Amino acid sequence: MNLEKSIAALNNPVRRRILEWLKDRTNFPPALPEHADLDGVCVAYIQEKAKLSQSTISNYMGLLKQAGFVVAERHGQWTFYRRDEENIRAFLAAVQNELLKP
Amino acid sequence: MNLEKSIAALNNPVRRRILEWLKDRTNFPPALPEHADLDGVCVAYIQEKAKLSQSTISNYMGLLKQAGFVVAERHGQWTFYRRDEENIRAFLAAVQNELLKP
DNA sequence: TTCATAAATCGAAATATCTCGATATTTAGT
DNA sequence: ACTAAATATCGAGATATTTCGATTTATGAA
Repeated sequence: MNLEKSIAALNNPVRRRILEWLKDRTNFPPALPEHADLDGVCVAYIQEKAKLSQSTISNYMGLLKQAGFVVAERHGQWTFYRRDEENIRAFLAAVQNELLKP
Repeated sequence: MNLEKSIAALNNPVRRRILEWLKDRTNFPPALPEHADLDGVCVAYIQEKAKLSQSTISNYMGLLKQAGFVVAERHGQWTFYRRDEENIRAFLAAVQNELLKP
């Protein structure tokens, strides 16, 4: 957990929105049958919803991953991203700890 | 409470450190006798501790104020800044609400 | 092995942030 | 009114972020 990187990753409205979208898989088109068991979302679906270029979204997902907000799982040619709930909670605890008086 | 501005204000290590310093008045030199009743800290004291220029710190305190993390109180030629604990808690609640799953 | 598709990386232009010194503003004291 | 001190604002150069299209890499299928 790196506060610096995490706050920087959150300092962008589209990245924050992606994190919200990822709370619920039904925010995206249904997965292909062969991916039915995964609960992540591929880059193309996120790109479509965010209406930004493929390279931008790939970059964004990399930042969110480095910040610990999402984990990536490769399956064939697809990379599936999903939230890392535990790390998200750890981040919130860290910000609280930094901001709140003892 | 403006999440956008608040996160942007936090996205800087010096500004975060200032917020931490302000948790405890004794992190700064003692106040002048005529300011003994105020629990804020003047810009010059913060500048001295942060080792950045006066204009930079004035700017930073403006950002922290706009973000709602501190309040400013003018007394004569001095501006005293202190944390706005209630707003800080409101910010933390808002980030939690945005980040945490329903 | 060749082709097509998904994603990652690269290079660059536009914009934003950081930080400074210089200047302006506000207020207190003479 | 004049001066001095504290803070705020301005203008600018350096650096970082945003976002793109083009290219590269990885994988699966013909």
